[in-house]
Amino acid sequence: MLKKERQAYILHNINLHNRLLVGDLSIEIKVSEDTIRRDLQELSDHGKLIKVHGGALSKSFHNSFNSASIYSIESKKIIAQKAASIIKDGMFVHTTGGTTIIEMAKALPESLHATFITGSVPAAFEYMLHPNIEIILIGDKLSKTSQITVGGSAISSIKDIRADLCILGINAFDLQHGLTDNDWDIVQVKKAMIESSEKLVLLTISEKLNTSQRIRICETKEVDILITELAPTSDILTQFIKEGIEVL
Amino acid sequence: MLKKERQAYILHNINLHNRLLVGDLSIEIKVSEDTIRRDLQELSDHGKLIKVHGGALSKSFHNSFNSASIYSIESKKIIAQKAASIIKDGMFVHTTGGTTIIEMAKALPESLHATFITGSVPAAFEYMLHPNIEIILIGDKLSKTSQITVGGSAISSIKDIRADLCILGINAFDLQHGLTDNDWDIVQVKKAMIESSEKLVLLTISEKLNTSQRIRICETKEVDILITELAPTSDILTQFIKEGIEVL
DNA sequence: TAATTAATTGCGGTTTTATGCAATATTAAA
DNA sequence: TTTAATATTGCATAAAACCGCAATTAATTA
Repeated sequence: MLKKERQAYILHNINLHNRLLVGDLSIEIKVSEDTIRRDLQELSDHGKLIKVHGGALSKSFHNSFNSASIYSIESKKIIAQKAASIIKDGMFVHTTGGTTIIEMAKALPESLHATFITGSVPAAFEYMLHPNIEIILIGDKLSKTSQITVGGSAISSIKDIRADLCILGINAFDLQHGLTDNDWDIVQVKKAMIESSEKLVLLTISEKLNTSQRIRICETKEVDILITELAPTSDILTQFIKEGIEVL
Repeated sequence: MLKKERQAYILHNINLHNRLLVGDLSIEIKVSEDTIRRDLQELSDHGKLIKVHGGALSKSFHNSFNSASIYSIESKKIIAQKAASIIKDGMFVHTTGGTTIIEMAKALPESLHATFITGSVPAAFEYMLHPNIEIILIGDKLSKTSQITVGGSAISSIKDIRADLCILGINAFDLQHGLTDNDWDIVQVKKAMIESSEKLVLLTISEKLNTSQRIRICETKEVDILITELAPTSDILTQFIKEGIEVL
């Protein structure tokens, strides 16, 4: 049994029974207790479970100290944290499915009661792990490159749902060209999402700012909030603030 | 064996068994372990699999331990193989998203060109890993317990698509009560899938045969093909053959 | 086609990782 | 407090991964 498999088995087990004993597990999968302990240590370091004397406990029991924010050095995690903070109970939120959005989904607090609308399979997967989030899946033909549904049916479904926020992980944004992308189908979907939402929120790492691509999604003035890994006081961001965009 | 062939072989293998060991594979296809490692590195770089110490794991690995207990997983793989064999190029196939279906998705040959229609997030995930499969995702409210979309909109979308096969992973089936289940929403979805397909195929481990639950999905005579882990000559299956069901 | 270039592969030596064992320290329960 | 169970630590060993190199093979170009 490979180490990763063993750890997956441990996680599965602990999510099922909420607790486990080192001794039991050692016999069950025929490795020394030391190895189990080391696995538990590692999983605990990654915040997947709580290690205690004699075994481990599921995180869902003791989730008071959610380690998510402690370790978030990485840009996307910073963005995710900021984005998660603007979503309030009861909101309806349109989202796409880029890596930044996935990070955001992971960063959502367990207490949040909200409804997410998405055509992205990996995003739906993340949302499903949260206890209090309702998910509306947008159906249509699934684009394999982007792992999101695209097409007329998807667009009309999106337009049926009036949301509070539209949170987009983006590819390119500058003042002159506005929000742009390079995939026609995705652009159509994003346009529909923007249309049927009150506020438009962009998530992006700063290096995508001041770049542009071929197809326009919307103009600069339609953007309400811009979230990057940088502090709002950062030089690159002042131009956007001048245009009336709220920068977090 | 050429590099491309070898890598294709590796991918096929890993999608089938979820895991592989460098040593095993080295012996199996008679190249050095270094070569295997380099292949795995490359495939890992392209996101086709997850490389770990000692071997590699399938990308869909995190689902593999989730609900299937180890003992029935072998049965499900046998079922998956048989099911995969009845799907031909060009077919449209309605599927649900149980563990058996997931196994089937993993067992589909890379060469298969077909279109799968599903409201299941994990199933969609699996289908996405295959190069030649088109996916139509059924949208609606996502049920967290079953990880599948349910509701009126899902049902009407399903009815819009006339398929060749409807492949259901099932909960209970006996001659007297027919096909039954215990979740109202899921039953409605399955009914719609059956209605809009030419043939109805059931996948199940044999222990679910001759059991029944509260809500009827369809009658015995509507079932075309039954697939279990047992040989078609097995005693338990003769009763179904007598009813005119094709048993694989 | 021949010659050159690039890619692929296997091998030896080195480094890293995984794991078990034993000695010691810590914890928790009687 | 005493005692039995559990953790920690350092160490040994085997397996696996990595690195550079040379031999081979495939692809490109003259």
